[in-house]
Amino acid sequence: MNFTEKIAVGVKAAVAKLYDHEVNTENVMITNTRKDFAGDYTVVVFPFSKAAKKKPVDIGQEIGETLKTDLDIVADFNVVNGFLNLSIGNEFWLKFSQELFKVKHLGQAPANGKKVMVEFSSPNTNKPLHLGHVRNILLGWSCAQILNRAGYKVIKTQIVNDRGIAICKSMLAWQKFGEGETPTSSGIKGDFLAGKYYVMFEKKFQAEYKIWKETKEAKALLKEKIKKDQTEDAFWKSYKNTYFNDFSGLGSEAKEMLLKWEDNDPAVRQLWSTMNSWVYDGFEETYKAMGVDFDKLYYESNTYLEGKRIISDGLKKSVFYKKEDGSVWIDLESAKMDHKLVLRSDGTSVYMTQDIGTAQLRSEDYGMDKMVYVVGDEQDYHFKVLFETMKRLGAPYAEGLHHLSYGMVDLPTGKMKSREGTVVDADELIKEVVEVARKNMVERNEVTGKTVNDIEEIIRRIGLAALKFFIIKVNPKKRMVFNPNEAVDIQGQTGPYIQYAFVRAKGVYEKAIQDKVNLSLADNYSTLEPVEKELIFQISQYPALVITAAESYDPSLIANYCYGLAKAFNKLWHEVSILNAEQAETIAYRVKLSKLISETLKDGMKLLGIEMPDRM
RNA sequence: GGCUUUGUAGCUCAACUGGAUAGAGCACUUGACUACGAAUCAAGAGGUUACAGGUUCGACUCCUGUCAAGGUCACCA
Repeated sequence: MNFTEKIAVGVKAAVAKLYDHEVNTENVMITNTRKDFAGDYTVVVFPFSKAAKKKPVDIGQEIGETLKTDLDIVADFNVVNGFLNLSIGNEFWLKFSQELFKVKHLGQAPANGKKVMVEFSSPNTNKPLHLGHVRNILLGWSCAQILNRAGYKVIKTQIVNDRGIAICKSMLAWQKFGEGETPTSSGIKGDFLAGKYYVMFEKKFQAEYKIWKETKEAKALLKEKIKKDQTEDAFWKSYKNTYFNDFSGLGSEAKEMLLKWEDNDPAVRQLWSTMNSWVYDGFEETYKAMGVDFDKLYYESNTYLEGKRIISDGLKKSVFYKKEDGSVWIDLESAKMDHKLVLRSDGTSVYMTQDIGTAQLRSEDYGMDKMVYVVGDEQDYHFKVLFETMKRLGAPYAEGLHHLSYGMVDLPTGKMKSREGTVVDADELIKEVVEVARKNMVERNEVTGKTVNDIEEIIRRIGLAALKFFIIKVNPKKRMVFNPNEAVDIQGQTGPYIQYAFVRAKGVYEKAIQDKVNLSLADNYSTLEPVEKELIFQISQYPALVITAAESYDPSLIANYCYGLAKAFNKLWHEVSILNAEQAETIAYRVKLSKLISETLKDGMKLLGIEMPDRM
């Protein structure tokens, strides 16, 4: 039982004894005492004033006195307004810390026997990964690690959007204008090569559109269809899709290709698998650079038909209904949503159909209890509908479905727009942060006695830590501004700051081992400085924090925690001497404390997908 | 327009889910290294928590309204 629990029980007993009033221990409000007041924990006594019929100050005084005599851990107390500040005796902090030193893997919850699947990244195969994917990937990866630490068995997955009209566009452009270019022949990374032809299609299409706009046919159409208050430009913009479908030569070629693909045309399928394999090689490189991997991939091309079976089952059970034109819908008005199409009138599947099918497939493969989708907040409604639909279909895991929704990443100049070329590409970004880390390392020129390979790895870890921490520290649901200059900062609230604290803490421990410090003397330590107590306190919070982060699917909690812990350790470093302390038991105690801190920092950062360097 | 998310220091973010005088970092000013590594620490300045009401012992947090920014309302994904 930890201190807060003991206090809660004590307060419950005190209130019963003093005021003959029952309170639930969960309702006893206990917070950490603010720095400006004396004490460790604070009990808020306002809620008892009704039952006690006394002033909060008096209640605090009475409960405080009772706790001081009845609870051994309470050494002292003071009352400010309705706040009862309790001080825990040093001997209990010391005893508590000795227990912490013995814990094998602090923060690792015992296995709970449950499986959770985490879907993240899920790119389209027609362009490279960009900054938006980076946030997605970091969130997904981190969430997977945190759930694992919280006791779940985790399966990391993605749904690869490898089919559809967009992919056909890049295929068509390559076929028409590519002249056989390959990643090998051009030296262009596969995903960028596919992206190049996707962009090329768009350009050629726009050129074609522009010429067409000057035809008589188009001008007549404009006259007929343009709305009042609409500029010509706005009209043509809104008309683009119709043009693509009804008039465009390139458009009909692309659509024809899609039909052939669905018909399993060998030539088209061949081209498709070739170009996709280029893209996968490119993605793999990016994932590797980011330090992430997946346990299982699902491809849309394999799952897009799967949903149909479930739809027809659902039709029989009247979960869905059919309109006269043959299209299938679900009525979600009773859940305060709309009617939603789940199957087109021509019998082909839509996005929703696929997601229903994929969920089912995954359940058959893994029988997961929970499923987390890491997808941007523009799809909030889609997932609301999907989850409600799965519930009505009676999926056993329906209650465990969760959409980890996150806000878009903006640049200081505004939104990222692929058409305006303001997209920050993932590979380039990673390269850039590593370069900044290298520049800093060179300036300092401090790592010695290491091979070039070691130094390269250290630089890589520092650069990535800066980037990853900058993104992951922000609460997922908030839109965030990504300023490239700040992302590579290595001072203050940053990844490298935490790495630095880690290197210090670990370094001290290693030196102590080298110097053959007798660590068992730590048991005799009895003074305990405030900074030390603060550290013990913070470390003790870690396991509960991991659970909270898992329950709320929020890695930013871990990030902010790690920063706080690193900060507290840096403070200790400056305030007291560790290896040069006067008493042998003080040295031993602080070395043990440093070791625990380094382990906790390393573990916390690992949950964020950030690796620690040995030296910096 | 309906629904929905966000709005906190000049900038980037916190605030233990309703608790004390709203905290950090960056930038700015000042101080601390022939070192258990200064990628650090200490101090200063910086706020009507978008605005207006309400709920109560107590509101950045909950409710109502207004304003601003984003998202979404496709037989697109």
